[in-house]
Amino acid sequence: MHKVDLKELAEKLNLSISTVSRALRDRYDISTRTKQRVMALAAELNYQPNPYASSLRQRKSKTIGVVIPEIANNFFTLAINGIESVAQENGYHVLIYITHEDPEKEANIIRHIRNGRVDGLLMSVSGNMDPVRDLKENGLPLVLFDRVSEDPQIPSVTTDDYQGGFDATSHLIENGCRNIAYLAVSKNLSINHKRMKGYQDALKKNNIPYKDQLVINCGNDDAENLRKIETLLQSRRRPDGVFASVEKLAVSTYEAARNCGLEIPRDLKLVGFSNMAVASILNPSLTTITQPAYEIGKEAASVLFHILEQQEKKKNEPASASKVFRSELIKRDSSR
Amino acid sequence: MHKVDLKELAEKLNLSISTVSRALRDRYDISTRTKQRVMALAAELNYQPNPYASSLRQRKSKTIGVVIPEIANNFFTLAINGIESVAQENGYHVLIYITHEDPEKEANIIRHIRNGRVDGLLMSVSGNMDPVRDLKENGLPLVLFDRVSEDPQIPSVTTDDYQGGFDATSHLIENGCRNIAYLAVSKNLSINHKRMKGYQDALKKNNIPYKDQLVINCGNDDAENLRKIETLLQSRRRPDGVFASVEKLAVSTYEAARNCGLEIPRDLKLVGFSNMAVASILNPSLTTITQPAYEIGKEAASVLFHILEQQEKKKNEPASASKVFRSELIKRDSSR
DNA sequence: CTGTTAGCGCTTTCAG
DNA sequence: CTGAAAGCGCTAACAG
Repeated sequence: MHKVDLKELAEKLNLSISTVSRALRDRYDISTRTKQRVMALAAELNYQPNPYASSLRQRKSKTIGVVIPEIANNFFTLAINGIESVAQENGYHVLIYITHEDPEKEANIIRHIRNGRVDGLLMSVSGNMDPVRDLKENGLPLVLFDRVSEDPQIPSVTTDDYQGGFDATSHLIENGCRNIAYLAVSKNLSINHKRMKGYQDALKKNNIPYKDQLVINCGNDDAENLRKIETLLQSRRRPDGVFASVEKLAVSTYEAARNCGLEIPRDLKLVGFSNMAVASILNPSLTTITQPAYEIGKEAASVLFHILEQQEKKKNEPASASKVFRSELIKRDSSR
Repeated sequence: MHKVDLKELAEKLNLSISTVSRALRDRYDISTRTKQRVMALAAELNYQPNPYASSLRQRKSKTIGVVIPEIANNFFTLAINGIESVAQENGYHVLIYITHEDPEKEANIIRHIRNGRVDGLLMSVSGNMDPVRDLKENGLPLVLFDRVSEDPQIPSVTTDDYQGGFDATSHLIENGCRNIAYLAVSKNLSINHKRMKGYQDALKKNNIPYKDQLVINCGNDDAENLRKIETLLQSRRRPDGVFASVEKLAVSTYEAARNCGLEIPRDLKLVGFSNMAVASILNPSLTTITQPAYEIGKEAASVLFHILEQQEKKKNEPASASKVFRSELIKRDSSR
């Protein structure tokens, strides 16, 4: 099928290309009558501007990139939803990149994206921050969400991970737990530090000694994680409460408990970070710390678009605000 | 930060722009020595080609689009995962568009995408097929997945929805149900027709009369769906089995059952299409019809890239094969 | 209010 | 093996 371009419109209308171009973009210096004629023909011939030509010329792509560690995860899924809705409102397109928690892949993606393909980037970092900082220095507008840098230079949107960890642990303590395990995600993630600090402080506040053996460092290997948790649950001094720092570890704990013949919450209390909207429907005994994922996505995207606008106006204020959302403790087991 | 382009490389190397360009793309007609020099400097200066310039020139974008009705759904999430992995392998970028089940939004997206922004499109259709057919006629390579057209002209990748519906219903019958309800998604979707046909045929094969009252037409309004299901479960002749044609309806049935004081599977058996990997961990009583979502995504993307390759070679064979995957019945409640 | 002209950065003939 | 030149489709001075 044949593609219409400005040239064709111009010829058919006996106008110059630039007049047509301006008319289509509704510029002030074109007569109403001409605008109407141009618009009409454009609609009739179903003219669609070539995005690459205008991106090349204007040096902007009307596209943002989203880099996330995984997508089969309810937090990121909801966040993308929020991001996409804001992007659509602003007439932007969304490129998705998944790192599969692989720092090398992440670095690759970052390298390949420094070429103007996107006007801005939203990231939830899985690996090293160095390439990310490079990006930033490259001048690409960047907003981190969820998994952020400790570095205050880069605007970021998160939940209050410390508070979430504190709330989760406090909830277990209130329900009688005294021997609470913490299941950690990939050790050097900031979310892990903060959630763990919340855990530790809640223990301290309640005069419960912190024990190293109760912190289980989990990783990317789900089978391995499951084994570690089973070992924990089978040990002579098994915990009476578990705080899972991420969704999949909460699920694994469920599985491990069943494999060990334990029932939640009868034998073992569990609270975990999770954004499975349906989780508590499927299993009313679940208690979760739920992040406002959709809102976080929306907010992160909004911040990015704000930066892009600022930049448009050449107002070069760094604009490095960080926003923190409160996560919510959702209990369903209180009735039992 | 300053951006390096071919011109800069050329000047620094005392070569012409075109030589540099060819060297970088490892063309046969450039001396090894020159190639090395060029590559070295490019790496040193961290040269990244401008994708819009080359897209404009070559009339292809190395980008595919994915249009889906929603993303907070495990089927699509997993499918995207599969799509993205194949895309990355092929050096393609992935643009995501979410229609939120809104046919108007879908039509908009389709209109705005006819401009060369993507080299090909993967779609799971929520609305009318007409704009989709237009696209196809426009010459944009297109592969449908999951929600496809009845139209055999367009290559598509699906699960065997008929068989899934048949299996689900048969499973309920085998477990003693005689009064089985079917919860339908948006009436005019092909997946709905096929799943329902499987339901009807399974009933017929077992000499169970089909009853219109047992088919509940659900829509986009979750609260409304929940009410409809509750009404069903409270009616004098309430069903002893429910087949939910999509994930969210299965979840709603759970919720409705609880609200009505019914226990699954004691008072009511339930089978639903679902791709929640964790569902059966959270609730071992769940029985689901599970689609190989990740594989479907990969396959759909592979078919698309195949078409793109064919096209490259100017072999204009229409290549309209359709692939159908078998979905799997996963029972956990057999032990009870 | 409209047209002419000069690129954006890259690829690709066509000549040497 | 390398260079010069044209042009992808669009936008943005600059002139009138």
